[in-house]
Amino acid sequence: MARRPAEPEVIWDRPQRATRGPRPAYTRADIAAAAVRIADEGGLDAVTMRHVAAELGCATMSLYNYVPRKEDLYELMVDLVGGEYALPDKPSGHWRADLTDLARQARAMMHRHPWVPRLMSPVYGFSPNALAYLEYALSCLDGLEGTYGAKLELVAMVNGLVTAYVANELATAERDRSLPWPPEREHAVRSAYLGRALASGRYPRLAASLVENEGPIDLDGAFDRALERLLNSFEKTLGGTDGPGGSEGTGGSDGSGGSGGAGA
Amino acid sequence: MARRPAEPEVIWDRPQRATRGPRPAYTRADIAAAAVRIADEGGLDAVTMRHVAAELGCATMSLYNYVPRKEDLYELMVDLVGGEYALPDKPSGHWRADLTDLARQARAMMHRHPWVPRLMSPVYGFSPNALAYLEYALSCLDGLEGTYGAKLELVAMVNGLVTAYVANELATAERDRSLPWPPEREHAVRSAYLGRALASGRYPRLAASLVENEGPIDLDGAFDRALERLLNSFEKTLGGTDGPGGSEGTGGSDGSGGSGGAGA
DNA sequence: GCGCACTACGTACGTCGTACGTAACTAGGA
DNA sequence: TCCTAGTTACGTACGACGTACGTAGTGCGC
Repeated sequence: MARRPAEPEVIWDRPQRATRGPRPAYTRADIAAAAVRIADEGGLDAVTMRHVAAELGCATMSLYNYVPRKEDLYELMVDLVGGEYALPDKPSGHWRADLTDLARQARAMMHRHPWVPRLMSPVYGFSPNALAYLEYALSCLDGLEGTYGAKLELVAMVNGLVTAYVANELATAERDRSLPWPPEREHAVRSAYLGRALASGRYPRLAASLVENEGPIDLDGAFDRALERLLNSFEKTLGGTDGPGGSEGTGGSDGSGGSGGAGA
Repeated sequence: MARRPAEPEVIWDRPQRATRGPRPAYTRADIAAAAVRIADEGGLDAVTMRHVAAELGCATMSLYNYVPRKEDLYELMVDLVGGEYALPDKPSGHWRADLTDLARQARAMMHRHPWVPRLMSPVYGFSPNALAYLEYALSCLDGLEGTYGAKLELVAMVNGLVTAYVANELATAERDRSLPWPPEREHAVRSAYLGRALASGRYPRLAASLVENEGPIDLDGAFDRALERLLNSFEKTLGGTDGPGGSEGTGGSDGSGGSGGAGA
């Protein structure tokens, strides 16, 4: 396509291949994959136009033939990992199990791609793979009462829960990779500060709760508990009993980030 | 303090005033306030060392006498708005009402300072004002059964809910401020794309739920519903009946971002 | 087979965070 | 009392960043 003027454009509306001119050297998927590789390896801040171009083996400015702005590159990345979900052809009929599986897939995907929570937002929530994800999630609730709006609200809440939890789980690890000194030094300094603050006696309850959590925190357990509680809270509103099983999910295999949330 | 070597340091451990040398021209609060003003006005990306310095009326590099790294400036900002919470001396004794009020304050604060969700993370979760917030939130649950760990889990979940919801509420508005073209153009293009995608018939349920939500979405209502559901889901686990009132909160006045989450 | 739309790439500009050198200032120890 | 060491203030400079723009080469549609 010609030189981009200052015109808004949705990346998904651009044709992948123009009718005229030389054969493009890369596909959109190539570029997204390169960016994802870089982000996985070096964090989101390592995703620069120059780096991605180098990873692909082309000149920096050539990227702008495929991606008008860096924002669009982010959009490609989110959509690409959104394709990692293993969406069954049909829901199992047990909505709790299906949503639990989706949530665990999403969490696993974000652990594989720790930069995803930073990009998650309704802004990127309608990419092709995100649309497929949302439609499937809604289809899991097909037998239930309630409006589609209410169902979408549930899906949005599950997505929000996943994003919030994983963002918390990853926060310090993600910070560590951009420190000018070794992470252990940072941890030592910060926990020394926290220890001194708690020792002041002004925060007895907080001190108690942190001492209780001594030892490795059971992040998986906390996540599953939170998710189960959330689904419980919808059980009455939406009616339906999910068939036999209660709250057991199918175990997270692979997945990626649809964002959800009503954006109209 | 002397030229900073590559040494980790928690900003809260630095003395505000050195024992020797000229009287500093600004306080840490001055600087944080200037940065917050800029972020409120022009978005988080407008917070650059040069801008903040200009706002204060000093040279760029002078800021580094107060703030060793830009990250620390962010930490100051989060703590400052964290001081906007109106924390009563004592909880009312109705934990649901108290937590509802806290959540609404947090939401209101984030709407006043739309950049806060982007900075929210356990990394900044132990600034002085965040500690006070967490301790107060835990004290609201004093009468209830359950370990402090479980209570902290509730507080973390409420914070996560607030952050996730407000981030969604603000996402498109925050994106709009950094577009190279008018937001209306962007909206037009994106909703044209979405309309075409939905008209394809491949996403019937999603299409139905978005049509249902035609007209102005009741964000306040959705938030309150989600919050109420979340608190409901803890009612059995933690026992206790909250006294007379059910789920009515006190209305949000002012508040700021403690982050919560166990970080030991 | 000619022309035009497209790809490719280098150069260049304005921005960012911040390392570093230098000058002015102030409190503690002599 | 004065000296000096530690601190504040500020300018310059460097290597990143996103990306506007010019130019050269390529291959489809007429």
